[in-house]
Amino acid sequence: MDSQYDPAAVEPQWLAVWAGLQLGHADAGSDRPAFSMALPPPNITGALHLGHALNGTLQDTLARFHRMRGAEVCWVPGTDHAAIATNAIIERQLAQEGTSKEAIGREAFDARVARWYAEYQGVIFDQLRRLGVTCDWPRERFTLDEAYVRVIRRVFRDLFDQGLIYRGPRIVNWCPVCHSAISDEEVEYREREDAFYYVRYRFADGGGSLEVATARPETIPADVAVGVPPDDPRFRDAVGRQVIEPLTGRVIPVIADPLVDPAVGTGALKITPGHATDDYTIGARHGLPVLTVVALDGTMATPDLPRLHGLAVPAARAVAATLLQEAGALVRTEPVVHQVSHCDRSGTVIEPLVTPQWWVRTAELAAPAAAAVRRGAITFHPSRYGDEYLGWLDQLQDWCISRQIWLGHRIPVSTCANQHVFAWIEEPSRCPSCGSSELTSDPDVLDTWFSSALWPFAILGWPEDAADLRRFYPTDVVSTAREILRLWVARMVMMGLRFAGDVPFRAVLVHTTVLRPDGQRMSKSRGVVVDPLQMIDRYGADATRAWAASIAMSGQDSRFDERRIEAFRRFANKLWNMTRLLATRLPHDDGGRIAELPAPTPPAQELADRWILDRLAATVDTVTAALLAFDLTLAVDTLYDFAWHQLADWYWELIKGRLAAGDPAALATARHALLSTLTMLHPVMPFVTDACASRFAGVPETLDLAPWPVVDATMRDEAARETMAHCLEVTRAVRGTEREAGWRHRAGGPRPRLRLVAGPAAIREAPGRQYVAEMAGVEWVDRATGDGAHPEGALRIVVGHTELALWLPDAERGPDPVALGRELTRVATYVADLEAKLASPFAARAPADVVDRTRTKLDEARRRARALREMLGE
RNA sequence: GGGCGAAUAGCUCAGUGGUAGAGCGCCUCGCUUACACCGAGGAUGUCGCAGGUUCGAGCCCUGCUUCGCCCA
Repeated sequence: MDSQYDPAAVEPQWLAVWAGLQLGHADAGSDRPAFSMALPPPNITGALHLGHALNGTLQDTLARFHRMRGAEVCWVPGTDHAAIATNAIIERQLAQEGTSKEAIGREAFDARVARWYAEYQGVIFDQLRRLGVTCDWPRERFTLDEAYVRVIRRVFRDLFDQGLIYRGPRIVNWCPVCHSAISDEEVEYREREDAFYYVRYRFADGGGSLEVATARPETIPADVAVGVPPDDPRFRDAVGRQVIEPLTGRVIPVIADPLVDPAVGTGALKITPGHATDDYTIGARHGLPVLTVVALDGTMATPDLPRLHGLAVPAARAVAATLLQEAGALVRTEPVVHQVSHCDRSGTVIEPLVTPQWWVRTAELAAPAAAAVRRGAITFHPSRYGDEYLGWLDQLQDWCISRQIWLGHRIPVSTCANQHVFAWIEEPSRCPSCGSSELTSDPDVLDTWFSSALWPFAILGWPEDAADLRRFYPTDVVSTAREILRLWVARMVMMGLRFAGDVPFRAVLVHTTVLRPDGQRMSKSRGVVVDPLQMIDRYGADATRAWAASIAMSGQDSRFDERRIEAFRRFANKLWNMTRLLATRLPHDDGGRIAELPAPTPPAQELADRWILDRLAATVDTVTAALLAFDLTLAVDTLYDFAWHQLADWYWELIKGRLAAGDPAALATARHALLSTLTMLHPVMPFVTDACASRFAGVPETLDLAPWPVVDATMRDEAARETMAHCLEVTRAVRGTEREAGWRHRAGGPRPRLRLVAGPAAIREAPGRQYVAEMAGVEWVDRATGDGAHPEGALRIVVGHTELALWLPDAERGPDPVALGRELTRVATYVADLEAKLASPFAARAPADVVDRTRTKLDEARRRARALREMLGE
């Protein structure tokens, strides 16, 4: 074994082993309990980023953990065609080449798309593989696969036939660049500084005018009313009268509606149902017409106003202001900062437009989806996201599912010559109602989230009565990012309940979002994404995974800090070298592997063994419970601490002598403790743990096939824990005192002498006495009677009830008075605090054990203070 | 405007009622035959601010400040 762990040399070999063993393969026919997950299908819009790596790690950790606990784990991978995003990418490419999709035609466009998918699907899966995830690759799905298309059409047809899908003109979020409607959830509000135009609308009957504030004067020709708040004294006389729209001179009514905010602008709002969402609502309420002056391409369609006609909206706004000024209707403008809706794909300002679209009636779907969470059929982690989900379902609007782009699933609807409209699974050649063969199919495609919503049951074989579906649905966990809770998670629940007859998953994990080191969000457009492969190349897949796991379920954000990945690279190296130590001490079999030894059978004889087995048992307990509760942070922290700060720092040192002497108990215990640790770390750090464990005989080909450690009650040993804890504390105190006195250990040099003045059996007797001598590098100089006499000229050490005298070989070496004084101040303050506490109502009111503990602490602190004073000669 | 989250060591973060922890960084030492991707020791915190509950608050409650996210 090399003295350093080299991830790059080790990882490919284990990827091959796992692939050969088909670790990810799920057998629907096995009789093990099922554990299943659907990988949130990444969009094929490019390579994966750290967030994907984090999510992959989180799921793979759970998959491996449950497999080791005996579950039949089914984890289905796949990708999403991400219609709008990919469409935009391809169109942008075409534009850069000086052409367009219209110029090259459908067929060539489709070919470009297919080429894109083929390339990036490969990239994405390669990235996930390098991370070591154990998906069931042969079950891989793509949302454009033929079978998937049939599922989508089946769901669409059922919803259509049940009257839950309808087509109709409504106001939608129109993106002039994508040239498509987008759903409410794809709109992003950004703060913008614009002008607020105060415009005068004269009353048609001649008596005065109303002042209206608007950020969109160019849409004035589409005004159909002026709205004011109901019962507002400022406008009481205006309601019911008519005003003249100042650009084209049309006469429109003044209406009162509660949606008008009295605090915005003048309190009066121009009502433009064709170009504003709220106005559309108000217009519908008052039976007002819808006028349109902005076309689908974002330019003005106002033949009656030639100076505006054909202009893009921003330009038209300035011209409209000029026109108003010329008409004497512009009172003033003032700057305003407001939230403006943008398309989250293209970044364009959304143009609310009334167009015919397909809609899902959500009320009937949302109610059961909310009920499922309320009755606990689905739990959210962290739980607050459940509230967010419920709040959203509560005020859910109908869902616009049609998109006016080329890429995606066609809306499976045709209309015949006799205007029969019907949905289909296989596109028919005749109308099922009248037999007409003159059919027109719908030109739109489906919202990508419509297909994503079906993911958990579509990938398991629905609508057939598939074995996978029966065995692995509902899935156990979906792990996802915060921002697609609505877009994806809620819709999966709605669809799953409706079509698969049960919730799609029992738990929703919302993982941390990785931020840039400066706290900004990572964004591809700003070119600051970190490539997970770069981290894997630099630190190894295990370090990358351990970092991801350690933050995955912590706060809502986490700043990216490469130093934390680096720390786990060191940890991998530590594991490697712990294995190396045993490899050089333990006997080997013929194949050069560390020979098999029976696991230690508690109770062990040696204190150190009893202690480490106790610590191991506690670790197994904590880690198992943490992983079952999705607390990866605690699991990783606990294992890190145990492996490094208990096993390596203390136990390995304690038993070095016994290992060299071939002590069977030490060999067996060390082997057992290390293998147990590697086993528990395997779900998080699969490569290095397998690389280490494979050095041992009697271990499965991969730890993934090893059983998860279980706690044996006989391993718990409170006495050993307390005794060892005291020995370690004494050791640390002796080392600390030596250093503070300025004394240094030298190889082969003289050793300090230590005399026990007073102390408990733990330190008075073997083996505690020997442990301290070895670990602190000192020699005892008495018979350990602890007669309580304080020798002159020695350094005094007080730890709990143990008092020691220490002589350093260099007689000149005395205590450092500065350090002692500092320590004395600290201890004296502590003593005073405890005395005050015990003199307060605390003594009477606090639980007896807490008071007792405090008295003990005070007693110990006083001893320490006395020792310090004596050394200072006070 | 409403909701949610965060504020703890120089930095990145753990810590859900009983003398504050980790990793990195910093300072002193040590190439002691597993590991210098190491080991030993050390310094560093009015736990955002102000009240309250409690014998006792980083932790629970209220208000405030700053930052971030979501929604309107």
